[in-house]
Amino acid sequence: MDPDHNPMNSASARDKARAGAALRRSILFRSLPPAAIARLAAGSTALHFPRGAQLFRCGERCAGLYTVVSGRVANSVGVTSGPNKVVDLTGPGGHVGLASVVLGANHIVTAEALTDSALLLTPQTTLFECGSAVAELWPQLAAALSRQVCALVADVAAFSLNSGRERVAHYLLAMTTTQGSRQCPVTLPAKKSIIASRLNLTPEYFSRMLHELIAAGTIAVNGRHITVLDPARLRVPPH
Amino acid sequence: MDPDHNPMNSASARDKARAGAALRRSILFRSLPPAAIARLAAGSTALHFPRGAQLFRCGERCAGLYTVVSGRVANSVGVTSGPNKVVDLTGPGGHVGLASVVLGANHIVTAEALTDSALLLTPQTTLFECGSAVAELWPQLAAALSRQVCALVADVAAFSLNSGRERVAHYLLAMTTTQGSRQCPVTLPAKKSIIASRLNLTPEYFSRMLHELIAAGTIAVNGRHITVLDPARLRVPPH
DNA sequence: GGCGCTATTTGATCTACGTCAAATGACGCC
DNA sequence: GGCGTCATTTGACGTAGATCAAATAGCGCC
Repeated sequence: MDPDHNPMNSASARDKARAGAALRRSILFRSLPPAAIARLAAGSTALHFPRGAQLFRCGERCAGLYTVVSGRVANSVGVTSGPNKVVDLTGPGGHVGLASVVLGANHIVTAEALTDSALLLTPQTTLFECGSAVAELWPQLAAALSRQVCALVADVAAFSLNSGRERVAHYLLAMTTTQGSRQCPVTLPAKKSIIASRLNLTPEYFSRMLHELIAAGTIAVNGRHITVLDPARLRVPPH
Repeated sequence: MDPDHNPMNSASARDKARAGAALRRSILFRSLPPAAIARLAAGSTALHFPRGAQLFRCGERCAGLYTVVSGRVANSVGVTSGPNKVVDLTGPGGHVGLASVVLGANHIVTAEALTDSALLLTPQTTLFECGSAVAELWPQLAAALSRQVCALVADVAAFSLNSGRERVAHYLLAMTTTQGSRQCPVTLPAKKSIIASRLNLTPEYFSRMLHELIAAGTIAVNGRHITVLDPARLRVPPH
């Protein structure tokens, strides 16, 4: 498989070092001691998925925890093939399949690479062994899951309490505060139809809301790049 | 405070025993060793809330983890006082505020007792100390949070993918499999307007859906008691 | 630069569900 | 047993957002 047959050959050692570096940059593991990272890296395998490939499908056995090294992954629910309703978008440093690994249960969402993506797959056994050895790991897992619960509750709240226009406005506002500095254009993390699904809107209606905001002079849109001209106006209800 | 001033008086010892028994019946702690339960019980305080009282409000500091001993608690999001959008209903053995204690963050929902309720409050420090001492605790916390994530994802999926009628049907179906044996009437865990909110419907529309199912001969309703006459028909789409 | 593909937009129309208002029923309390 | 309060139902009507269909715009590729 590897041209160099030495088990401690430089290529695989380099791979593990790379894996460790990626894990050290991930949300879940960044605060762990180096020894724990090395142990996780040793048990993980690097994977690459081309754009459009599915990491796994809803109902399948969970192979482990995925850490996004580069690229972008969409988690969606609903019927087979092609993102149906996008629940979550994960970028570099994020994780996919956490709840399923912890429970050792089958996947509850389908994950698809939106762009060519490099990932690390850490099997449950590696994760759990590391959890027994390193006191900090389980609290980190619990914290990450808690954040996910908060995010989902916020989503449910938004879907039931806010109008489509409000959800779009809030999403853009959240993007300007996370991504990039003030007044420079932010970039949507995926094509508009994916964002629309994430916000529980049809592409058509999302487009209309965007153009309504453009007409009001609140934002400017150039393809996937959006400039927020008047953050204050985004915060208030329709009118 | 207590008529008997002996610190190891029988009344408080009895209280702690009662607390331990309640914790042993809870989802989160039932599999823990007795010593861990005793330690948690020792650090917990029993609380009683009358019907309608709020345990806490969205945004407030998190006092700890609540375990429902008896009664029923609704978690809701949205504006102040009076359940706005009910996210979750918790009964005996369930827990409230888990994600917030784990993160040490403010509450993201408002919790209200729907009936007179007995609860145990376990402060974060007690929980974390027990977590350091008992290896099984953190995995249990993570598992409970993972289940919550799964439930919320299922909710989001239902809200975006299913019609109101389907959500009602699915809810009734889920109740018959959890609660009680086949063909005997199941009881709604709260008044209909609360269930409606839980399902993202107005009370009016929920009522209409119920009566549509009655008209189709699929269910029979007597106040809060519902008999599923034809489970097969509940599973299929409107027609 | 033209071609074929997919993404986005625009317009017209439809409908599931919400809103408002009033009637009815259920239940505890004097 | 009557009465006040609150929960549920019923009816009439309004609308946010979906759907369908067709036009347009990007964009990679030969």
